[in-house]
Amino acid sequence: MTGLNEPQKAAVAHSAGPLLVFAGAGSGKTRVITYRIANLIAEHNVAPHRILAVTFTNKAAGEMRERLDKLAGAAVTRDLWVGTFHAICAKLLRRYYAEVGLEKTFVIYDDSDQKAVLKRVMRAADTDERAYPPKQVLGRIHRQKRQGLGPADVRVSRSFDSTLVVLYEGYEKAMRIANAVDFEDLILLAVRIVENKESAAAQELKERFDHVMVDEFQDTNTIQYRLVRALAARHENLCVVGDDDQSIYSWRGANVTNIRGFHRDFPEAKIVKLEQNYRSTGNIVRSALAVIAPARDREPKKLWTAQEPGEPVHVRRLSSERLEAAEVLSVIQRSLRRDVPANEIAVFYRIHAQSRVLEEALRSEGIPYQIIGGMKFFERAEIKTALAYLRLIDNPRSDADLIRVINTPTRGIGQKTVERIMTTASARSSCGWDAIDTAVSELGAGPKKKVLAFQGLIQKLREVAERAGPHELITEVLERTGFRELLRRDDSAEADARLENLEELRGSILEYEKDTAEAGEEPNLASYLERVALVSVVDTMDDAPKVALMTVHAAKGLEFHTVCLTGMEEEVFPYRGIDGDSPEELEEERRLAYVAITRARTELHISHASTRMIFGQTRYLAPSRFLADLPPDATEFHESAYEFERPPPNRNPRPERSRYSSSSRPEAPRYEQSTRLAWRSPEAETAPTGEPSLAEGEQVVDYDAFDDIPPDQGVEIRKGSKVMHKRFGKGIVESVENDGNVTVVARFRGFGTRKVLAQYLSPA
DNA sequence: GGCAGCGTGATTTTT
DNA sequence: TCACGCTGCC
Repeated sequence: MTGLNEPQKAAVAHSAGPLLVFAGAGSGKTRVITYRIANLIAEHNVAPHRILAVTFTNKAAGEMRERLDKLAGAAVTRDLWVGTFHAICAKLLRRYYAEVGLEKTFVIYDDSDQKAVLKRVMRAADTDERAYPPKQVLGRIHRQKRQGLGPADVRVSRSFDSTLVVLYEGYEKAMRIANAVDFEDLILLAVRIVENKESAAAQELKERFDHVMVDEFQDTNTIQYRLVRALAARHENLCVVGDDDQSIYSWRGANVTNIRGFHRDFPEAKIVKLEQNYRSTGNIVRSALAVIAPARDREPKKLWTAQEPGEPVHVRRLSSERLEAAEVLSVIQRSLRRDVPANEIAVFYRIHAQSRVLEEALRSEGIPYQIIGGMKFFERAEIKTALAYLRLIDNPRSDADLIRVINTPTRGIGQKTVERIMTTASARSSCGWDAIDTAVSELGAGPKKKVLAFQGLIQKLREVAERAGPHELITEVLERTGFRELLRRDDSAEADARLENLEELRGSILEYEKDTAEAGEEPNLASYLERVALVSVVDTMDDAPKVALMTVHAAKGLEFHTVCLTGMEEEVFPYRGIDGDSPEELEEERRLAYVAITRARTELHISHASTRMIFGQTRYLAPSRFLADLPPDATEFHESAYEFERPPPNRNPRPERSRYSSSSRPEAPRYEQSTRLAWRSPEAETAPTGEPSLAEGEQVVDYDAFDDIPPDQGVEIRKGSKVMHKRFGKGIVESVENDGNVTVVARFRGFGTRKVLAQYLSPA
């Protein structure tokens, strides 16, 4: 236990009874967990296969296993149960499927599959999709599941009316017929098994684990917590690790009270707080603290660091998102010049839509990068189709897959025919596949022949699957179905890309086979499909020297030498949805900002653009309220891109930085301050617009790609500015006010003088 | 039955 | 801005 601080030691040494570890950002959490597991095995003779460790992503699971391999040896750690909630539950269900009415070959449906299922149910029930948008319906159903409520347990309320109950029932029925589960089912069904008092399986499961550990505990939801408690009930050796300040998934059901109220459920629990940050410089830690400090209801913690203050946190204001991208580019180039490896540099944004400009900027300079998340590989149409064949082969009951492939590539089986099959199926409460023989008798000779040919094709492929491994199977599938041929004949660039993607899919299968071989397991189709279904965004991140672009959510648990945090504007971060945001949501945005800041080890560059193109419209955006919370003496504010290129690095702080700080009226709402400060920028009116002065040897960023937008022009709103309003059209600003929100009085032709919110204006 | 074009609509964060 | 769905046409 050398090299651990006192609280870390305490957490590692604790070997019996409940334990709650509050692990501040960068406080060596993973280290503590791995040491603790190693310690249990080595010092307390706990058998590895009796330890369950739940992580947040597969990547985290893999890293934990790797570290443990080094600590205790692969032979020892091989039997450990390490994985995400979903992966662990899937594993349990592959074993106890019969307990909950599944077949062993059940498939996991992703969002689009689920939506397809629900839409069919809705159409059958004649439900108006406008009154009940499928996406929302699905969301509500999931919420019920996360509370552990099946269709029969739901209490009808305003947010869940009787129509929804009917749809929930139909959805569940369809999923079971298809022998399919959704993500929530994985957890819910596992809970059902463990909580079933009569079943032998439950007894077995409760006995199974001597120790249960949960990482990122602040992001567990109600049903996950229930599962963990049930699994740990017998031995009560439950160790949960997390940080309520980093709870950023409440929108998908995460319940912070799990961690904040842990002590109520386990009064005898030992509580350890890890508060020393080993990751970041002093300035970064102080900035993070300053941003999280105003949060309500947080468990008191004092994150500190022994490290030097380091470079100040840079905050830059740019006039547009394109200039922001150019700025990010120059920061990255500077870091690269200083030999920071590209994979130690990350660019964060609040929403994926922001990635595009950044990506273009990086590409224009040939900087290697990878985007984490966004449109995922496995969601591409050709990949989904190929996988659908595999899934149908493995699980013929999977209706969503049957419908997807029955006429892809086109084999003359039209919608009418498919409908016929599916109505026959639902009349008999069976799946489409089983209904084919009956349905076919009602079809004309032509369609009948085609459907039977398809049936024969799948049967043949099923025979292949029985004797061949997954990679052979995919080759056969692509050939025999004519899918590859279809793409080959099409000589468009698109088709080429699709063929390449299919090759990549084959590559992923080969990789899977290699992995299983290394783990000493048999590769099989079902486990490959499961793995594909449960990959998380960060799992796809590769270690190559590439700059990483990702959302802040995806960044949780990661760290980088240099971090560029972009889009720090009101509306964007904190993100404002359609119906404004509740205080709770705002709190979560604050925690999200805290997560973002604490990812940086050495350099943190925050930027905000005063205009940004959002959904095809250029809008004025005020700086994020979170910027006003940054400690003035740990941060350095830059007005424009050119400033940054000006040496020396440690010149005196510029006086105008106080514009951002909340010094004048501490009791005033921060939002008001930060917006007012930004919008009444005195410099803006007097700012020199000439060429920036450069010191010798200083490189100017290449703005070629951006030269249609001159820097620092047409950005400020002030008297005389020409603006555009969606309804009123062109107008001239008469005055700008700030009473919480920035409002503008402007004269519009045909509408006269109107007072409007600045956020609804764009430059004209 | 299939395709192309158009218009519409909406547009976080993800296992 | 873009993705999707619908409609109308071949």
